[in-house]
Amino acid sequence: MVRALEQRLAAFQPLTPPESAALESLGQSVKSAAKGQQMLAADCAADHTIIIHRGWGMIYRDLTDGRRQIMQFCLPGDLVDPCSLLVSRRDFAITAISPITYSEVSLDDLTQIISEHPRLALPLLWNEAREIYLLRRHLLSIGRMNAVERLAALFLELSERLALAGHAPDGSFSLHATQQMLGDATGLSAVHVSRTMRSMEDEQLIERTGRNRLAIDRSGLQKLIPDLTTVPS
Amino acid sequence: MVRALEQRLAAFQPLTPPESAALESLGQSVKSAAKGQQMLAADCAADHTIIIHRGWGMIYRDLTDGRRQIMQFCLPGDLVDPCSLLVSRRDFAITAISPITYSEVSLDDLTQIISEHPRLALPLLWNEAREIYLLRRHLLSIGRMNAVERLAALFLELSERLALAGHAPDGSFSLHATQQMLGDATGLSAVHVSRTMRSMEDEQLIERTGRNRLAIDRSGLQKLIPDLTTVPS
DNA sequence: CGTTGATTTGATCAGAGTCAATCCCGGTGG
DNA sequence: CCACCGGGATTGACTCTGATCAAATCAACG
Repeated sequence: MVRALEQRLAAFQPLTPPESAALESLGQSVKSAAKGQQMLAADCAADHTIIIHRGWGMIYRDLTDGRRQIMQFCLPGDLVDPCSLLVSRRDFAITAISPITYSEVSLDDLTQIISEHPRLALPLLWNEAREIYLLRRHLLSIGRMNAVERLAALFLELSERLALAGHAPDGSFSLHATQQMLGDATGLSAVHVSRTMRSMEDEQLIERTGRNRLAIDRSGLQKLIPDLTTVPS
Repeated sequence: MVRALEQRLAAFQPLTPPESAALESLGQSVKSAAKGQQMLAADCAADHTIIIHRGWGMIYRDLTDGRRQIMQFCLPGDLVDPCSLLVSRRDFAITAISPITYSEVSLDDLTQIISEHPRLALPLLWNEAREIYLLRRHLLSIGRMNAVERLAALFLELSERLALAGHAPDGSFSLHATQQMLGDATGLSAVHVSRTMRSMEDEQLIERTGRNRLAIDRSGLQKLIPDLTTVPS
């Protein structure tokens, strides 16, 4: 079930049935992981990456003194940085932050699929460009924005990406991340995330509607950070 | 003159003479830019990217209120994010921060060279993986490190990258970035960069030796940030 | 020399971190 | 059905890193 990924790549370039079938074959063996379970470990040989089918994961790096930086959240349809397979050691880890289903993809799988369907190379590279786009956007957010703006940028990003994957068409989605994780992603402390979200709620920019569901006021948040562009395609 | 880029790609995978020649052809027309001159503008069609031959550039994004985030410094031998050519609009700009020579590369140039020399695809993708590695490292630095650690990480990164390009074999290099730029890269104010560098100098971690030359104590800086890995190959 | 941009320094301020106590809520077991 | 448990969220009090503002110095260059 790589439907989500297919859909995303097709948005860049329509896929022929054989191409779709080839992509399908990447998602043959579906694995699942419980919340909190590590799917890829850091500092080990990078022989495969993953495709997310359902649920959320996080790409992060832990420091020995306990600090942690979340580089990005992985959402359904994400194919995680295939280029990283060309570097000997992986410098990040991936852990499920909700119950999740995913598939593992090796470099061989990818080279084979591209040699058989060369036209798939471009959409896959486009996927990579998108990942870099997200990293740069994240960098801008952490480097030059204050707490409210960082959270606004993150919520907007998640909402846009989920919408592109067919979830959260309105601005409402379930946020599978604790405030600690939001802090580790935005470079804030968990306490400050709590305070900031409270004040955002007071100003009607976001609303918590039961069981970790979050509803955001898209245009309100965008007004806070007018310079941010939207996630590609 | 794409010698620097060739050398880097060859480190990943030895190149045959025709492959080298093909790369050479990318660097046919050499352009030059003065310090401060913009080479690529933001928010316009992304129809080409650049290869740096000599000098330094910076990839950055300006906000309308004057804030600026430098995503990375471009050093000799860098081929800037070719994947970004697959996204319609460029969300970053590139400006020379020293006198610079470079070449422009279009998507057509790249697809042609790869179709003629398919074996070059992998080194080029590896180049992309390296760029992502640097972005993630930068993210970790800005998100979870304090001022000294951020500057230490930046100086080490620059020194390593220059060393790989054949410059700065000892820890000494000329730093073509003002303190304002160092601040815009690390998410600090220029004033705080000044203070922090002063204290690092007091502790013999760095030394300023005339005309924007910087000598760093590699092992001393690494001790500050033991978790950071070194730049790939 | 004078001009201009960069760096340095001091004084003050504020945003965010830390520590610790408390609260809330869903899940569990009696 | 209810008391208890535990992880996450909240709140308050206080601290501290780094931002801001402004003045002074420095250095290169015409």
